[in-house]
Amino acid sequence: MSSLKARTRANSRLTALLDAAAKQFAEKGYKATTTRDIAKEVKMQPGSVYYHFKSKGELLLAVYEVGVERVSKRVKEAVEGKTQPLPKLKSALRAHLDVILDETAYARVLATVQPSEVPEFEAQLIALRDDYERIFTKLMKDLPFKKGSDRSVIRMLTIGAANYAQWWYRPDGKTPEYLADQLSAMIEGCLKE
Amino acid sequence: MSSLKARTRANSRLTALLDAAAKQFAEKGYKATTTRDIAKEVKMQPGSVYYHFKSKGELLLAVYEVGVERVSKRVKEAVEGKTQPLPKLKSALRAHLDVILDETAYARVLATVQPSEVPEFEAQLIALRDDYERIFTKLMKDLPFKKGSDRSVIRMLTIGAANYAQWWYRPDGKTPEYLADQLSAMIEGCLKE
Amino acid sequence: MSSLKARTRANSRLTALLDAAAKQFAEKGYKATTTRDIAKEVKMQPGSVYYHFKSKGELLLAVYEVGVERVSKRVKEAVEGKTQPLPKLKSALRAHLDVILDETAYARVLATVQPSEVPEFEAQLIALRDDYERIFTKLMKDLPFKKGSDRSVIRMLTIGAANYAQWWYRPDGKTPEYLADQLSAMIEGCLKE
Amino acid sequence: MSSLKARTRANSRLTALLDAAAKQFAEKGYKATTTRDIAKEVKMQPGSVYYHFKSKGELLLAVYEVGVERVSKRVKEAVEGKTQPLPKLKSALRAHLDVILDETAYARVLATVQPSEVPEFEAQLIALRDDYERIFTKLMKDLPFKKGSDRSVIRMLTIGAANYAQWWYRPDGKTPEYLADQLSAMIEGCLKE
DNA sequence: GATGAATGAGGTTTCATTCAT
DNA sequence: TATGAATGAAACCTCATTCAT
Repeated sequence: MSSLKARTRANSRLTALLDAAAKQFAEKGYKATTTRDIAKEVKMQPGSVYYHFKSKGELLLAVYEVGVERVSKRVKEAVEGKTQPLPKLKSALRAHLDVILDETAYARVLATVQPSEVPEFEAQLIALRDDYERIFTKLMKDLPFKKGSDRSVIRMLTIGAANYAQWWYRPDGKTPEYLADQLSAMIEGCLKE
Repeated sequence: MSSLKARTRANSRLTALLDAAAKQFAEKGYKATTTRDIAKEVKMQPGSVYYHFKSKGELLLAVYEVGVERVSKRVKEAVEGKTQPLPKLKSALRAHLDVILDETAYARVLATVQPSEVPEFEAQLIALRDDYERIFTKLMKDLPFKKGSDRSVIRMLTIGAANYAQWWYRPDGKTPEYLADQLSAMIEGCLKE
Repeated sequence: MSSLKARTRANSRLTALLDAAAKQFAEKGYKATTTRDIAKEVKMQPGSVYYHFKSKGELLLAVYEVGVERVSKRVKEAVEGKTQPLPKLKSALRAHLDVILDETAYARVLATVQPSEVPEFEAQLIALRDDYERIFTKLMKDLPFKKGSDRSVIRMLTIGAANYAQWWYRPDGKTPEYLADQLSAMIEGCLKE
Repeated sequence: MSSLKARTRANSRLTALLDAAAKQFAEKGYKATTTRDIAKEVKMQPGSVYYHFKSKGELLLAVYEVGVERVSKRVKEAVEGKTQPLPKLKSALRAHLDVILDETAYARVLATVQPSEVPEFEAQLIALRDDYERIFTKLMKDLPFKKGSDRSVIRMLTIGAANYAQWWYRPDGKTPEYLADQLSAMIEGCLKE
C-alpha cells in the first residue's frame, strides 16, 4: 500500500472517510464510535470501509497520524521567525489551542482518544504523541524557570490544561487565543524576571 | 428504593460491585467497560447486576455520586481551619490530586468519563461535577488576581491540568503533592504580590 | 464452567444445540456450517449459541469430544469379552463403521473435519483423534502380520478407507457390517496363516 | 471462450492463477479458500480473477478438470505395456499415490474437495471423478477375486484409503510407492492364488 | 438476593462479486 | 488484460438487558 498522503491526494472518498472518522472519534471517543456510523456519514456501506483500512484500529491510527502532522505543522509555523523564548512558547500555545478547539477534528482526536483504548496500536499512538510533545519540550528548555519550578512537570500540566479544554470550551465564549494567553501567563509566573 | 448510602452500609456485595465498577470505569472508560466484566470481578452473574441497578448508566451515576462525595469531603477537610486564601487553595489542590491519582477509583471516574458519554444521565452527571467544582470557584474568589487574569478561565485550566494528569502520571515518579505544588506556583504567578 | 457431560445431562436445549452442530458439521464441514444455521435448527437466536460456547471453534471441540467418547465406547464394548486378535479387530471395525455410517453425526465429524481447519484448536483436536486411534494401534499389535507388511501403514490405510466411506456409502446399499467384513478380509490377507 | 487448454497455453498468468487455486483448494478446502488469497498469491487484484473465471465455482471446476486429466494420464502411462492384471493394478496405485501425495496440488483437490461442497457444479464434479475412477473399475475387473470378496466395495475402500492418505502422510517418512505396495498387498490378500 | 438461560440489536469483519475505466 | 473502488449479504461475535425460578 502506498502512503496515506499519496492515496488521499488522489481520492476524495478516502479523504471524506478520514474526515468522518476524525469527527466522530473526536466527538464520541474510540469505542463509542462505530464503523457503521462513519460509513453512513460518507454514504458508504459498512464493509467498504475495509477496502481502505484493515480495521477500525488502523483507521484511528491514520487519523492520529494526520492529526499529529497538522498540529505539528501549525505549531512550527507559528514559532518560525520568532527568536525570544517566551514569545515563541506563547505562539506555540496559541497555535496548539487554535487547532485543538477550532479546526478540523483530527487534532482533537489526539486529546480525546487515549492510546490505551486501542491496545493493538498503543505503542504507535504513544510514539506519535510523543513526537509532537517533543516540540514543547524544546520550547520550554529555553525558558529561564525560577528555582523550584519543575520544567517537565509544568510542561505536562500545561499540555493537560490545554487538551482538557475541549471538554469545557464553548466557541461562543472566549477565543482560543484568549485561553492561550491566560495559560501563558500561568507559565510566565514561574519564570525569573 | 432507599438511599445508596443506606444500602451499601447494609450490604457488602453491593459495595464490592460499586468498587469494581469504579475501578473499571476509571481504567477503561464507560463504553469499553462491560457489565459482564464488572460482574465477573465480584463473581456475580451478569444478570445479577440488574438486581442492584436498573441499568449500566445508573451504575455509573452511583459511582459518580460516591466519587463527588469523597473528593468533596477530602478537599473540605483539607481546607478546614485554614484562613488565608492561598494556603487554602494549595491544600485543596493537594487533596484533589491526591484523591485523583492515589486513591480508590471513584474520583478518577469524574475525570475519565465525560457526561456526554452517557446521554441518559448527562444532566445529572454535569450537576454533580459542577457541585464539586463550585468548591474551587469559591476558593479562587478570595484570591487577589492580577489585572488581566481571568479567574474562571484559570480555574478551568487548573482543574483540567489536574484531571488530565491521570493520563501521564506514574506513581513511581513525583508525588501528587509535588504536582500540586507546581500547579499552585503556576496560579501564584497570576496573583498580585 | 462445569463439565460438558454434567451440563448436558441437566439441559436439553444444550443437548439439542450440540446435536444440531454435530449434524451440520458432519454434513457440510466446519467452514461451510454457520452458527446462524445451527441456532436456527434449534430455534435459538444466533447470539444465544454464545451463551453456551465461547466460539464456533469451541462448539466444534465439544462435538469432537462427544464423538470420540461415543465411538470409543462402542468400539470398546464391541471388543469386550473377545480374546482372539482377529475377531477382536473385526468387531472393532464393525463398530467403527457402524457408528460412522449409521449413527448420530458426532462420530462422523471426526472423519469430516480435519483438525487443520480449526487452527485455534488444532492441537486439541489431533490429541482427541489420536486417543481414539490408539485403540486400533493396540488391536493390531496382536495380529501376526506377514513379513513385509507394515503394521502402522496398514492401520492408517484401514482407518482411512473406513473414514472415507462416508463420502460414497449409501444406506440403501450394503450394510456397514458388510463393508467392515470386506475391510477385515483385506487385512486378513496380510496375516500369516 | 476457447478451451482452457488453449487459453493456458497462451497465457502464463492464467496458469499461475490455476496453480495457486489448486494449491489453496488442496490445502484448505473449497470454502476456506478465498478468491482474494488466490489472487494475492499471483499478485493480482481480487477483481481480476473474474476476468478469467466467471465464479469461484468455475475456478474449482477448472482445477478439477486439470486434476483429473493429469492423474488419468499418469495412471494410464503407468499401466501401458503391462499385461498381467495384478502388476497393472500395482502400477496404477503407485501412480495414483504418487500424484496425490507428491505432485502439484491439482490431483489432491480431487480427494480434498467433495463435489457436494459446490452445489452449482456438483454433477459435473462427480462426473469428472467418476470418469477417473472408471480406470480402476476396469483394472479390477480382470483380477480373480476370491469368493466372498466384493469387487466394487474393495475398489471404493482402496480409493478411499489412498485418498485419505493425504491427511496423515508425511513426506519425510515412507515413500508413496511404499504405501502403494502395502495397499496392493491388502488387495492381493483377497485374490485367488 | 441472586442465577441461569436467553434475547435482540447491533458491532466488526469477511468475501464473492461487479463495473467503470 | 487487468485494476481500483466499492457493494451487499452474511459471517462471527458482543453486550445490555430480561425474566422465570
